[in-house]
Amino acid sequence: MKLFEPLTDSVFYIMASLTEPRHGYAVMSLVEETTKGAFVIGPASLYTIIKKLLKEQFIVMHDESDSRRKVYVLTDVGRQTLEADIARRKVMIEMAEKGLERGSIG
Amino acid sequence: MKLFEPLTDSVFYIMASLTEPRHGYAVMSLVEETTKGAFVIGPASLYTIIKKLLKEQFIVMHDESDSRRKVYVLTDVGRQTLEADIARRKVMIEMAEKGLERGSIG
DNA sequence: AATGTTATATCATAAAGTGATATAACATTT
DNA sequence: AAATGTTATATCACTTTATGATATAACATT
Repeated sequence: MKLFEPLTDSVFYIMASLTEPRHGYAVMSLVEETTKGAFVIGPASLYTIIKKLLKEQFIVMHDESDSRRKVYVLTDVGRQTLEADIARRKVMIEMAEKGLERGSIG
Repeated sequence: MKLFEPLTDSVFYIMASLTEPRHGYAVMSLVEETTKGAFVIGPASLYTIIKKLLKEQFIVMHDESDSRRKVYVLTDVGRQTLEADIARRKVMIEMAEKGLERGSIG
C-alpha cells in the first residue's frame, strides 16, 4: 500500500474534514465555509472521492450513519496519510516563500 | 482575468520554482530535490504546464534564454497569484491540523 | 399537498497529468 | 572525429481526476 502518495487538493480538503465524523454534505459545506468560497467541491467530486477513499481505506463509514446521512471518518492509515501530506505541503510553502523573499529584494 | 483560482500542486511547484529565472529542466530537478522525490514532475507535465502559464501570463520567457535553454520567470501577476495560493494553502493546513489535534485526544 | 432544504448519487464531459518516445545540442571519452 | 552520455525541449496517446448537470428522495415548513 502506498501510504505517502501526494494527495490532490480536493482529496486533502475532504480528508481534513473527516478528522472527526461528518457526513458528505457537511464536508462540502465545511470546505466552502473554511475557504470562504475559494474552493468549492461539488457533489460529483465529493462522492467520487469518497468512494475512492473508502476503497483505499483512508476513511470508513461511521456507526452514526443512517440511511439518509452517511457519516464517514478517517482511519489510522488515513490519518497518517494526511499527516504525511501536511508535511509535504509545508515544504511546498517554505519553498515558495523562500523564493518570493529572494525575488522581492530587487 | 481570474487571479485567485486555486493552483494545482503541479502548477504551484512550477510557479514556486520560477520566483527566480530558471529553465524547464532545472525546475524539474529542483522539485524532485526539494521534495526528496516525493513529487516528480515529468517532462510531459512540465512543458504542458509551462505552455499554459505562458498563455495566462503568469510567467514570461527571460532574456537569458538561448535556443537550447529556455529560461522562464514569474510575472507580477504570477507572483500575486502564487502569494494568494500560499495563503489558501496555509488555511488548508491549519484546517487539517486543528482537526487532527481534536481527533487525537482520545 | 406544495415548496424548500438537505442529502446522496451518477452520467457525460472536460480538465489535468503522465509514460513513452522523439529529437537535438553539448560534454566527455576514446 | 565518432561514439556515448547528459542535458534539454517537445509531443502523442492515454489515464486519471474533476465537474456541471441532472436525478432522486427524505425531511421540514408553510
